[in-house]
Amino acid sequence: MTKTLNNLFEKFLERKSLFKDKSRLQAAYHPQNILHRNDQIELIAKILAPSLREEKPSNLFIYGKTGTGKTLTTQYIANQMMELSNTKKIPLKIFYINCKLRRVADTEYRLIAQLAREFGKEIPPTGLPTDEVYNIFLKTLESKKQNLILVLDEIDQLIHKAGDEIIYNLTRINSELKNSKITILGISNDLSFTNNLDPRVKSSLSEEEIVFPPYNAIQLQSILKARAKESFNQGVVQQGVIEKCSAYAAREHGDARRALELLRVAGEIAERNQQETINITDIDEAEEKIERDRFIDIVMTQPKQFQATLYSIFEILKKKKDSIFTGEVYDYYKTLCDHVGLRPLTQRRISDIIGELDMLGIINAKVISHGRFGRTREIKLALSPNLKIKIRKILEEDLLSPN
DNA sequence: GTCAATTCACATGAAAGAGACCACGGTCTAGTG
DNA sequence: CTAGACCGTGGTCTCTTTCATGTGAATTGACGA
Repeated sequence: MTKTLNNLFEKFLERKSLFKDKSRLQAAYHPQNILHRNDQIELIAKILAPSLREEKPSNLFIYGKTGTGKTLTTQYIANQMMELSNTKKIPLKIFYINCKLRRVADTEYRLIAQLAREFGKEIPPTGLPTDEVYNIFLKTLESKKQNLILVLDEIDQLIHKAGDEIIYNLTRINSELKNSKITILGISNDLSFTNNLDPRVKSSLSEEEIVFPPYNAIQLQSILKARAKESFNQGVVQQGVIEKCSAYAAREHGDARRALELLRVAGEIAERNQQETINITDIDEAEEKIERDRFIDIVMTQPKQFQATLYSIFEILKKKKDSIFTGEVYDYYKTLCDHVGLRPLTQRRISDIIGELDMLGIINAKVISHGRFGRTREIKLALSPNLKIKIRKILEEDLLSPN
């Protein structure tokens, strides 16, 4: 047993890797120069430049689909500005905060606490009143006499969960500060969320607006080529591979992150199969694997109640070919809870859970009206048959196991 | 046949509760000098 | 006298329940042609 394992490792080491530097294809990597974003970089730089002269720049709102380089570009500019301000001793700070990260900055308290922490203050994760944290933050900011640019990535998530008063409060802070100013740079991939915003908040948030258009297939190709050159050994990537990756990603609103992931996973698959090169067919496999891993990961990390709901949907769909409705799911769910010793939730909650499963893309739930026979959600499964079997198995195991 | 009213089966919203986690300040207790 | 243990109070946060209101079209039934 150990012998074969040793053998395997040795073989692995002997083999030459396809990768020169895999990290260059990973999401965390920040390239030296950003392709096809010169206009946006220039625009943002112009808008933020006054802060280097210790004036307050306009608030800025950046919008663009996922994988269009919003975050990358702003971080790039922020780094440049920080470098400059460090060498020239300009009192400027730029905080980058991702509002989507759960348990980091997705509520008002946590956002302000995070800001105070960036200034080196110890703030407990809970226990203090929000006002108090505000005061701590304000005091330190005021004492440092600094201009602050606050980059709020995925700001739509924050506002969705915590309401728009936060932005209002943050902008209002400026009138209370004598020595410092706060500028908000909001990043979002969902433009429609501004529609339900308080008009005052909306206008103050988007004093300036920049849109990041999706990359087209040609642009994606040049991005991929540049990265592939850095990350793979020469001659590894076969003709047509890059083109296919970009075509796939361009089809999905020009998501560069996805294109890079596709290429990386294709590389990993090729390596595991002990191939010398990456073939076009590896990309199809990569696409499937990414999708599969994503769903399995989602399903496994869901709470029991979600799993029970999903399992109910599976079971009913097994008997009934076509679509099913909320009421049926709830009935089945209740008996299932009895079976596995779970405390059943109310229908109200299950309705929400079905909505969330829809958001996750595991099911398709469309609200339809049956006229006289009421209004309900029409539920369909959004998984390939192969994946369906796999996920069913996972659910079965998870539901029957204790805790 | 037409048209408005009715009706169903939930969807959707708002508010409030439960329970976990935590900080802070006050009080009690045991150990120390 | 003092450090540490141990409350009680008040705070946030997530998940959930409770109560209330909304909704789209099939059905119904009155009405007139």
